This record gives sequence, structure tokens and C-alpha cells, in this order.
Amino acid sequence: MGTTQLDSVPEPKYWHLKTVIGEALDTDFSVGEILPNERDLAARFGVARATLRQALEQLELEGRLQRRRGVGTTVAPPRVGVDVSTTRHRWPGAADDSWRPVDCGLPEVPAAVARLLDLDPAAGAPVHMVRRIRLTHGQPVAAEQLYVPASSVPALTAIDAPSGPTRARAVLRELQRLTLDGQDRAVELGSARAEDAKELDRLPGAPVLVVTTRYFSAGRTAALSLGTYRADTCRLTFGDAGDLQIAS
Amino acid sequence: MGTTQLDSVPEPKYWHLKTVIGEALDTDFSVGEILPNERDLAARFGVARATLRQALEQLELEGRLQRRRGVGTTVAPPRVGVDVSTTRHRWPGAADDSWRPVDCGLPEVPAAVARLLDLDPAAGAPVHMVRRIRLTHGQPVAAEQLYVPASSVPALTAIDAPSGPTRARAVLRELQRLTLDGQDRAVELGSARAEDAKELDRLPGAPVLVVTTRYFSAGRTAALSLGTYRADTCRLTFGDAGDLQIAS
DNA sequence: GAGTGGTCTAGACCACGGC
DNA sequence: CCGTGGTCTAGACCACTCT
Repeated sequence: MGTTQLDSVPEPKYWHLKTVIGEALDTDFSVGEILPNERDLAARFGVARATLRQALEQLELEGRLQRRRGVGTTVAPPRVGVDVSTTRHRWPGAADDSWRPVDCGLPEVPAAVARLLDLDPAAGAPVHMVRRIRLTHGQPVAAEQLYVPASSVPALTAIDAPSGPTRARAVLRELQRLTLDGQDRAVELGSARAEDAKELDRLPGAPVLVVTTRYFSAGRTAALSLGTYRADTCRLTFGDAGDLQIAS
Repeated sequence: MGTTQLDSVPEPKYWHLKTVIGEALDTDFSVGEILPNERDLAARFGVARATLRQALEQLELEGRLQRRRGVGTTVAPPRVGVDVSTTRHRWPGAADDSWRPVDCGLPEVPAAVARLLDLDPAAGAPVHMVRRIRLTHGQPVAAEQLYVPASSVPALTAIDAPSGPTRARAVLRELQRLTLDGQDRAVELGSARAEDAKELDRLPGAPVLVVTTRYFSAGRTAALSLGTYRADTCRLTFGDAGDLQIAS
């Protein structure tokens, strides 16, 4: 028989689908264009809807597609570069930095946060939590929880607004008065908590890049930031030489 | 009837499952311990296996679980911090840097790579591709493709081994002779190509953090690195954030 | 109300690892 | 060989958005 080479390791259907659809996106579709719905696509490729969805999920993970319930599946624009470099040593909230303060409160801090702030978990020292949203081209790309021990901003009076954006700005303003000795940063994959998902216009559990930043002042950790970036639409950039190239 | 509050927005089953299992991991299991198999777990929670798997997939994405076909599901150790800071301006391959050269060749470069290297796609100028694996605690955490235009390392003779680890080391050695003016870096989410997945001991399509680095010398891009890091086991650190822990 | 993607079910078979 | 996770099917219903 003239059968072709046996597939010693046959490729899964969804993997093949992903390749085929991915190539079609490059050639037959333009950014923003809407794809046929999942039932049609599945029928067209002769697979079950669940299998087709596996392929679409991967393409969405890679930022090639955007899916919205009740609307449809569209071709995603290229990911936007979001600068998260640590080379400029600045406190959060400095001289407008594309973040919009949303709220502020004095929550109980998770044990993991307390540990990173070098706080005694049992002591229950008060910690401000500033909540901010980062916008790029008018779209929300990140939600942040910034933990600031009250001891870092002692001059802050409780007389001002106890919560809300005004309070958030007050905390950030006080932070600028400290000397920033340094910062360090880590990036890892996570899934969006319900609260963050809402602000990012995603469903809970959506893949996100979690950026953890410690701000050091006077030999201690003066603030801790937990940034949640949309993994589908963002590319985090650390550019200490990004502009060398523009000359071309 | 004494029914409890209606769920105005009922929580999906898999989301609830994820929470329940996640808490169980903290209290009833220790690192490396093996969980009951998926069929048992699904029966125990009274859900279909597909629903249970959705919960496990999320926990794996968050680095809490590790699943291996033919073996089972185990509790994952905390993610390892992998330093990818750009503060030390060094070429890849300098004074051993936890990377192991694997191979080298002169492949056709993808159009996207050619563009980042400022090469004329039509010209077909030769480009070395060095392939390296990064090990941490003996485990592979990243696979890299380092593209070096032949024009960046003109002294490299073709007389040496034309491919293989020896050739890779020769290319890296030549790179050290150039002055490194700067570098920039970007991180985004991707899924593992079949080739990388194999080296990382994962299935194709596994979530990975793609780190793109440009190395500048003499006003041009002298090399381009595409690093593929296991997203389940790695936390990328910038600065001395090595001891930052997940705060989920 | 119509149409979309999101969730869920109850099965089946396959690929892989260890025994 | 058996048990594991990985793939796949053919349905069903739900939540959401737009008209």
C-alpha cells in the first residue's frame, strides 16, 4: 500500500487546528475582524466544539485572538508594550505615571504580604492599601494593589478622606517624601482574581502576569506592589536601551 | 423556605473546585505528595472529569500542581526565582552563566527575527543560531535561541566544527570580544513550541514566559535572544528579588 | 429574542510511565 | 500489563450582548 509515513507521534487535532487557524489569521483576516462563530467553525473543520475551543484558547493565550461572550471572536491587535523597567528609581505615583488611583483602605494584609514587608504577622500593624488601574491608549492593562505600612508614611493624618481616590493620592504623595534606596521586581504567571478580572474587563481566572515590586527606603521595605497585567494584551518591557535604536 | 441568599452571579463549579482544592493543598498535602487520580477526584466532588480538569489546569497554571501523563498529579514546590535582570551588562555566555550550549546552526531566520535584527529579509544574510538550555538546581527551566548575525562575529572561521555545542561555544566566545553598549528586554506569555517543550520536559503548548532580549553594540543590534521559560515553575526576577514569594 | 461564547456532562479512546 | 493524564465527542444549558 502506498500509505504515507506513519505518524509515530500523531499530532493532536487541536494543535493542528491552531496552526491552520493561526495561518489563516495572517493571510485572510485583518485586525478587529470577526471570525465565524464556534459552532460554524467546528462544523467547518469537522471537529467537536470542545476541540475547536482548545485551539482558540491557545490562540487567545498567545494574544492572537480576543473572545467576548455575547459578542464573538475577533482578531486581536499586536500586544502593547508596557514599560515596567526599574532603571528609573521612582516611587509609584510620581509625576503622573499612567496609573489612576481608584481607592484606598486599611485591610487585613495576607500573611504572604506581611512577610515581604517584614511585618510581624501577629502584631497587626496598620497597612494602607492603595488600589490603582493602569491605562494604555485608554484601555485598562493592569490593576495594582500597593501596600504601604502606616509606619512608612507617619505624617499622614486620619483627618483626610478615610478612603477613596483622594485618600489614595494622599498616601502616594506622602510616599514621595521618602528617599527611595532601591527596588526589586519579579514576574510570574497567575490567574486573575475576581476583583482584578472585573477591572481588567476579563473573566475571573484569565491569565495574567503578576509583577511583584518591593520598594526599599532606609534599610527596610517601605512599600510592596502587586501588579496584575493582562497577559493576552500586554508585553512587559524592561528597556534600558530601548531608544538607542530609533536612530535607524 | 430558609434557603440562603440567591447567587445573583453563581460561581462556576470549576472555580469553586479550584478554591476548595487549593485550600486542601495548603492544609492536607505537602510538596511532592501525589493526589488521587482525576477520575476519583471527580467522583468525590460529584462533577464530570472535564470539570475537575478545568480546576486542576488552573492550579497547574498557578504553579501549585504538577501533572505528568502516566504518572499522576503532585503538589508542586514553590516557584524558583530565575534572575533575568539587565543590570549587569554582559553578553550571553559570559563567565559561565548557568546556561548550557546545546547546538548551533545557520538556519533561515523567521521574518520577525530578521526585522528585530535590522536585516533585509530579502538579502538572506547568514545568521548563527545558538541553542542553549538554562538549568537551575539541575532542572531545565528555559530554552533559548540566540540569533547572531555572521556580521557580528566576523572573525569566526568556518573551519571549526560547523555545528554542535563546540560551535555554539565558539560563537559565544566571539561575542565577548564586542563592546556591549546596552540591552533591552521584554516578557510576554506564550505557548511552548514542540521543540522547546521537549527540552523543558513539557507538552507542546504548555504556557511559557517568552523573554526577548536585544543586545546592542556599535549602534546596531548585534544579537537577539528568544528565551522560553517554564511558566509553571519559574518566577523571573529583576534585581535581587530572589526571595520574593508568591502572594496570590 | 436571537446569537454569541462559557460551563458542564458522560461517556470513549489514546499515549505514556512504571511494574 | 495496568493506571495515569491527554484528547475527543455530541450533546445540553447558562450568561451575556446586541438589536
